[in-house]
Amino acid sequence: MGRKKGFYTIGMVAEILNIHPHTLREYEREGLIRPKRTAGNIRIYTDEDIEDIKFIREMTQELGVNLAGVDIIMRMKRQIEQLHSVIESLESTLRKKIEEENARRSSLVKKEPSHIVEIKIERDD
DNA sequence: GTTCTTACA
DNA sequence: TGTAAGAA
Repeated sequence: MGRKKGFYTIGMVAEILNIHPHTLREYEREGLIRPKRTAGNIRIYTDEDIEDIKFIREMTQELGVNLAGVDIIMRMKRQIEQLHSVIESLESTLRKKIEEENARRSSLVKKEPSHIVEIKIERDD
């Protein structure tokens, strides 16, 4: 089997995590993981996939969550990560805007106060 | 020999 | 989840 670093067949993953290949296929069937496939339709798992599988095991074994629940939790987890990056983006742009505004204000030239004067207008009607 | 799909306890 | 059959 042509082995490369960071990529594993279902048998390798099963041995590493001490679980049955069938269980891994079941996780995929439930939509929790999406391992790549070779041209020969063989599943290829990445380190990221393995981390996800570890998370799935924690949720199911230690917390008693079923696969459907884990699916929802993982979706939420990823969504939170997305929102977090959006917040960071907004924070940086806002910070930049504030700095720009402060720079603009401090560069303004101070001006003498103007006076209000009374004027008379003559009209011939 | 390994993996895939499907099926069943 | 574990096991197994049959095909690839």
